[in-house]
Amino acid sequence: MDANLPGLGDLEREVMQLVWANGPVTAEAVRERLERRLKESTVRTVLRRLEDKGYVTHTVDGRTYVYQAAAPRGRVAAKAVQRVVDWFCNGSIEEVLVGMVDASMLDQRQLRLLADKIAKAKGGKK
Amino acid sequence: MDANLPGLGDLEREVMQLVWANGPVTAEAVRERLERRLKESTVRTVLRRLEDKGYVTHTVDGRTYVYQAAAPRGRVAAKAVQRVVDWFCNGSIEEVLVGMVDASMLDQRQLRLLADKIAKAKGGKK
DNA sequence: GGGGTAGCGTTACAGAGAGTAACATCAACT
DNA sequence: AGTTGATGTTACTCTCTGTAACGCTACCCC
Repeated sequence: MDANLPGLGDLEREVMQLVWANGPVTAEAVRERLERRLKESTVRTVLRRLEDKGYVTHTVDGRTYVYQAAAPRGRVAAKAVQRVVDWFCNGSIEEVLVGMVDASMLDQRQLRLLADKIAKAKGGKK
Repeated sequence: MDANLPGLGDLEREVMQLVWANGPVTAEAVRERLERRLKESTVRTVLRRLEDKGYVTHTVDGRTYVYQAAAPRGRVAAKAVQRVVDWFCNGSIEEVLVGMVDASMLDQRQLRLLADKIAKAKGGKK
């Protein structure tokens, strides 16, 4: 677990990054952008597994599968964080946030700015 | 300073919860508190593996091992979050926090309160 | 002081998940 | 019809995790 989130391995994560970074992609496109040189079937297997896990969806273009993320990156990350929170702190997000501040991962200025930004976005949108 | 801690399995997490919840504990104590009835050797194996992973440390009392958490829960959770952030968002904590707000995991009121609390704690302390 | 007892160390084994890929297929273009 | 590009199927290997049996040793009790 921790290592890994909702069950994503290293390669799977790398692929997800590519999918998020480069809109809809084909297996071949992903393969080309990966540092490690893998066989195409390998990449396809990974994409299929990612689809099974609900991280991506595919549409068919001609006879080519085009994959795209099922959810935006931030959302997935948030979900992963939720998992962490549940695992470790019985759902107390505050405890985690405090831990983050404690570990200098973020400071109160950042929090406040964020709160403002969010408040503004919400107000402006609705 | 604990670096990158490996992930934890379900049982391992349960055990960690017990360690965090009940100060220093022996394998036997952990065993008793676990819902699933396990053999003592099983519990000891898990504790040993947790120690290998850096989550707990042990001291010897007579010939009994007494385990205790190597780091507080919030800290470990924060670290796990850091991992998530690195994995998914190239270290952009804000993106994750936005995702959390987006997913209704927390709202701007909570953030603001937290920021205040932290500011206060810091101001009062130093 | 010999045997039960409580702890620990060692070793094992099965099942799941993840990385990696070959091989079989099938539709289409030339 | 053959070649080509894509997909589906199947598989093998490693590592991690849950779960535990054994075996060894220090002690306490009779």
